[in-house]
Amino acid sequence: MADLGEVPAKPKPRAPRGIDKADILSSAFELMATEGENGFSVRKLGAKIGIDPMTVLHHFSSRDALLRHIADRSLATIEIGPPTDDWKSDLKKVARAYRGLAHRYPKMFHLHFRFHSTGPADHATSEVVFRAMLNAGLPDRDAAGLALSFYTYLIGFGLAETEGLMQPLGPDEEQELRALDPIACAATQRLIPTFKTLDSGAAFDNTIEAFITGIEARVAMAEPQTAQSTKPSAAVRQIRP
Amino acid sequence: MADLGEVPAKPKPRAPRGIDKADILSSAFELMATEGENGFSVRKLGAKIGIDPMTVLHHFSSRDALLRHIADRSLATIEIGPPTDDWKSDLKKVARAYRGLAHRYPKMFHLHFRFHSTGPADHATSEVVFRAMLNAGLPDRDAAGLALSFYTYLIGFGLAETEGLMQPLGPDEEQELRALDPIACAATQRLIPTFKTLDSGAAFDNTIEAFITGIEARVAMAEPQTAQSTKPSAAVRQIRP
DNA sequence: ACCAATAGGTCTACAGTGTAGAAGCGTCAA
DNA sequence: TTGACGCTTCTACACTGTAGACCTATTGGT
Repeated sequence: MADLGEVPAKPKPRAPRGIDKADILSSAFELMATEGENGFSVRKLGAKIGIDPMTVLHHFSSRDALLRHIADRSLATIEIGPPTDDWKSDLKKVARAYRGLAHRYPKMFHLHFRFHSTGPADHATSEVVFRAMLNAGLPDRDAAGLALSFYTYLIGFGLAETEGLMQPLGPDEEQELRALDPIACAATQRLIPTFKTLDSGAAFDNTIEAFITGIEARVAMAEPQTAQSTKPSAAVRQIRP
Repeated sequence: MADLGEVPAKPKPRAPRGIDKADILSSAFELMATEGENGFSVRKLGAKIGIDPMTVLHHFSSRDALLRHIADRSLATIEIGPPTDDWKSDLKKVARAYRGLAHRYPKMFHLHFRFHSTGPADHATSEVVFRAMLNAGLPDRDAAGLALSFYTYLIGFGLAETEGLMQPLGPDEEQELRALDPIACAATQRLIPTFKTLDSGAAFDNTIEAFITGIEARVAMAEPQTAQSTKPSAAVRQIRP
């Protein structure tokens, strides 16, 4: 019964012609969202949607290219409005959006580090940040660097949260900290109770707040002649003179 | 000539007993530093030092455990002194150290996101940050959160630099930006020349500076009764009351 | 001196992975 | 009808991490 090997092994009813990139991408996105990168493989994906793995690679030239598209798609889910005159709230808006993105898709957020500048959604978001920095009154040089640095923080924080670096202290880690030299690591041990109830959202907000304050101070320092704050609408109009 | 198969295929002169974990780790570190994670495998490592791949796994229980040790070792190369009374320069010192680490070992810096709190070197460093935050005059709650957030930024920025996110704009990317809608992405396009000569070091320094200024402002806000800056030495003594 | 235990090193094998290259098949244009 | 082309599948290759059995040199106990 085991060896009636003649059977052509059922030629696997060829998938209907209409398999579209979009369908594959959707399934891939779903698989990635639930399984994470380690649990993701083109073979699993093929099995999930009932097509040959190589079909996937025919539409997306490589696994990496597919991951890039997945990152794209996740970025497209963030919806921040157009830039406003209020650069501070614009920065906060973008910050919230990125943190939300990390929480929504924790298993794939790290892709934004690997594939930077993935597509149009990216540009729409970064435009808001760039404009905010210019509107704050920073010279181009500083604006560009601080904007990218701001981005870096957003992605880094999101990654830290999703990778567990920002989680409240667990019992094992507490043990480890308590075992440290109480003199050399006095501050560490003093903060143990605080780590146990760490509010990462507050940490995030406070950091953004501090950063914004720092930028304000920098601008004020650079323009000592005008004690008053610069008028943001003027700065907006100043773009592309 | 091809088929004198009787030969016992030379039983591969068993490696001397003295293969130590430290030697394996050193080679692993080297391999990781030069090849990066993608080019790293226990089989390659085994081949490199002339031992069976499984010997590696006998000393380090898994590939991941080995990577953790590698991360440990790289962290151990940062050498910041003990905390001082000057919390601002302490923070800058740690920041410099981490950026230096990223530059020194760009192919393995990302491990610090995967394996947080890898060992004693880690604690020595974070103690400096925690103490700095407390010395700044922040309440424990804020100090803990802002310290971790600060860390997050350091690792995130290092990763961004090593992954190319902070590189000066290349010709292809410039093309992509120039193709954008000049009205919707006015700020982006205005900053193009600046991106081409981006000074990531300045961006880093400026961000740290802004962050520190923001923390100062926060502390000053919380203690409006004393217009003068708090005496740091008092704050240091205040630890562990 | 012997024997047994043990720890270090190796071998084999298994279940995966990404993907190149060829082959099969359906549809459309000439 | 013929040809071409494009989507799908098959097969195969070179890898990967690692479990489990095996082999052997050293060590400790008697």
